[in-house]
Amino acid sequence: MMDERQAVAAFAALGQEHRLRIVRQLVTAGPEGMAAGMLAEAVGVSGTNLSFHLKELSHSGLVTSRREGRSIIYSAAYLDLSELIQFLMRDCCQGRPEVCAPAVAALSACCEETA
Amino acid sequence: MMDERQAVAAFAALGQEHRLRIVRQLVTAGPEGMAAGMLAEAVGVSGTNLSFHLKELSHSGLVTSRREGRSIIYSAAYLDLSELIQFLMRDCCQGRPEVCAPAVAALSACCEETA
DNA sequence: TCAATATCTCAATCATCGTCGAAACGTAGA
DNA sequence: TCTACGTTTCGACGATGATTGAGATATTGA
Repeated sequence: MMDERQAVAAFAALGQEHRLRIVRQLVTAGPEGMAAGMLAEAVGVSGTNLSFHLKELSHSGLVTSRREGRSIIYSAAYLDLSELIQFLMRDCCQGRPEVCAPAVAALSACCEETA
Repeated sequence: MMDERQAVAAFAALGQEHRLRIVRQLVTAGPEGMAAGMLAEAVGVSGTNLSFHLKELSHSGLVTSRREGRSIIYSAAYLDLSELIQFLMRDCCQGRPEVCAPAVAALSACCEETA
């Protein structure tokens, strides 16, 4: 279960243009992930800079990495992302589901839009 | 619909201990919101500091305010929060709902835990 | 109008973050 | 082992952010 410190770190990591692009790119890429080099091109940052941001994101638990040959493949940490969302909305709306129903609907729709 | 700039601003706003506490406090408080003074006490910051953070949060669209007598009442912007979540998870997992099902389940559960 | 309460603005200070270039590291193939 | 490739580490600089205290603004009740 996510605690406040982790959540702050995760949100701070997402609160930066390039890092948010990186995470969204990886979320879109699916569980297989992407190599660092392709990510740098897709996001539009230098290799050095990407490395810095990926380190930050790894440390926040939002992305994971594995080596494949001479490339390093990064993927979105879907489970941690969902825990982050849950942390933010926990105990919401004082038992009035209609208040946060839009959030539930928005997230439910995310997997169907691409189908 | 939320764009990248807004999302970055919103996540950056949440990526700070006191601001995250403020938003979570307001999310828990429900649609009626809380007065600034009670928020300061609940979150544990000085009035000056709270004002600075609330301004930041208002500017990011995560909270709204209204005057009531000599108090100013702040509330969570539930709709903007849901759009933020949707922005992060848009086009996720390449059509494999099982990947982000945990996120959907986590958010759906948020309104039932307090019941 | 006066005093009291609630909240905000302003200016200054200190710490942290993002970016870059150069160099180092690990891996693959000849 | 040597070279090429992909990625990361290091040191430095400039920019942005958090916090504080004092003063300003707005509202209420006497």
